[in-house]
Amino acid sequence: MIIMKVLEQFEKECEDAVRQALVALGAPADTPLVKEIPDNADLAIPCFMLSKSLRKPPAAIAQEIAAQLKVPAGLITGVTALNGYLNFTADSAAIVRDTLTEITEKGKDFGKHAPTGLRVNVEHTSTNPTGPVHVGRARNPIIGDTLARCLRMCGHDVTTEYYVNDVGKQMVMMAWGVTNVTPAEVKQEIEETGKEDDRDKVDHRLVYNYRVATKKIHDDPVMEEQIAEMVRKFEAGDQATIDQVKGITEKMLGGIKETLSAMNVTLDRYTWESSLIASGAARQIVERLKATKYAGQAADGAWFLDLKDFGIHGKNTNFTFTRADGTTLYTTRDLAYHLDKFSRSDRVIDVLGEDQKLGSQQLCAALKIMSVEQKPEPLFYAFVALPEGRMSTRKGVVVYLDDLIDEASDRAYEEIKKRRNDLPENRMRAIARQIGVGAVRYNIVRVAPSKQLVFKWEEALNFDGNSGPYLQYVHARACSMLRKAGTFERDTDPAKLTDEYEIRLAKALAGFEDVLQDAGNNMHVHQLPAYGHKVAALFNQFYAEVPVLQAGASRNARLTLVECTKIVLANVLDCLGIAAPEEM
RNA sequence: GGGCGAGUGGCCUAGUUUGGAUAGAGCGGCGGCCUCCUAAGCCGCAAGUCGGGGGUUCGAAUCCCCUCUCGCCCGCCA
Repeated sequence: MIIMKVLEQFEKECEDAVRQALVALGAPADTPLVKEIPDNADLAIPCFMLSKSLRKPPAAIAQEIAAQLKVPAGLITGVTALNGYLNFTADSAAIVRDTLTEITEKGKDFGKHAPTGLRVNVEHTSTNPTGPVHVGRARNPIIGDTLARCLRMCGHDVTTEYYVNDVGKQMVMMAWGVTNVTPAEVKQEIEETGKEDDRDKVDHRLVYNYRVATKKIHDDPVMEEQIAEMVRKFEAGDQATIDQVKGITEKMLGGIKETLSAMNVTLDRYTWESSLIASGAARQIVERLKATKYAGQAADGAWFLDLKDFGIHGKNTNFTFTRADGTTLYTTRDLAYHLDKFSRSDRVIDVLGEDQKLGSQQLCAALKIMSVEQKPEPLFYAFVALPEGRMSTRKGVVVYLDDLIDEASDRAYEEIKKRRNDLPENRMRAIARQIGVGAVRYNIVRVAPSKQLVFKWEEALNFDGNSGPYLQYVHARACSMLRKAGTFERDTDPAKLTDEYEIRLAKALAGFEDVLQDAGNNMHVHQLPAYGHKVAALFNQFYAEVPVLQAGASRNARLTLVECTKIVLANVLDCLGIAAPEEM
């Protein structure tokens, strides 16, 4: 059953009707028509742009077209002319019936598109494993994971992956710090910063070693030489050094994975940067680039690409792809990585911090130079800053995601305790966790990625209004009603759902698939929480105004509407990576 | 110096791609609503020169030009 088409069909009927009338009035049949969905009608068509060709005021045109139309016809139940607009009303009974029928038939597959066969790759998170994930970069896994979930609902074959940076001075320093920094130095670092992080988690413990190492290197020539030596060995393929770095990277990554998992984020695949060196893939990129006419070599031997013809602006349009000693650079290896992703994907999306804009542009230019047809689609997000400024792992100016999750869960626990005395302790804890994570994820994904955000505890821990817990609450409410109702016979008879609250709610439910397409295919992830909030708010209004369990003849129909709302909200929450608790 | 992004009530945000009716929400504030299905809720009130200035248009938050503020970037770092 293809029900969602009711709205589409209605639109088409309106358009056809207006076109016919226009021809009768002497306008060309291909006149472009603007369609809107306002509050006071189901579809509106403004007539202002017709005024030129018909040489009449818009209001008169609207009047004349309205007079020409034969209504009701099909799904159109009414048309009025107002202020130069044609306002159409749809057969709400058909919409209500078809929407509820489809939702009850499809259940959790409601809104899901048929398989498209399109292979979509979403790279996200990919944070350097030098410390715990902090809130400044937390947008990445949350946006990336939400996007991947939406794309799956759009019917695509989605692979998510994390590009693990285990190459370079930064990670060498990390490894050096773990083996050489003493407990006394760690203690001193804690005293100096005045902040102790006593969480027993590998990434939280080892980040002190990294911080001490980055501080020491400035005034310790011996250490500086040791690091340089390790980097040289690493670049030369010394297995012991490579394994040492890789071992530490794995440990840190383990901690990061734990955090992600707590946020309901899991990735399908991890690609290690060092593997692109080992496989020779990075080397091949170098050879391919060298052979192009844009390649050049500096006096000391470093190779670069001149990108001035590719929209790269600034002081220096050269993009260096090998060091003087011939070793590869980050972006060179990233090129190899992208070629690998292209070989197994039809669409490649990179969720990146806004500091990667130039790098991404250079990468695309280099791909073009190599005559690679495919291009990654970057999705940039601005960093979340603290009121006192940008977050920094090295400086210790951070709020860790683990701490945010814990704080949110603790607050949620207090809220539950206030209103429920019937639940066992472990149940309250479990629900609190779901609500805490829901609040955090929702709060971050609700804002368009390009907006710069300042992190504030009171906003991140918001459980009211436009928040994750608000949606969860409505879901729990609906579940509670259904529990109390017991078994009932589904009823999609629109004659029993004529209240304005019921019709508005049903129409909102019908819009889920469109929102999913926009959130997924157009990467407008932040539309999803907005939609969820709208549905939840409409449900709460319905709930406040319309009795359900005591509804007499309409009881089953209203329960069906409650069940459908529950299904849609559960689907929305699932796409947001937020649990849908049955009670709270 | 240059490139890219952001600027919408006290705070935060949607809408900008594809120009249309009185610019939607939320938080905070003020005032109502639990003898009824979860009050993490509902209803109402106050609060907006859509950063500023030009322009295009019947019509601009939306398009064009100029300008101001903030963020990010302009390593042979990753």
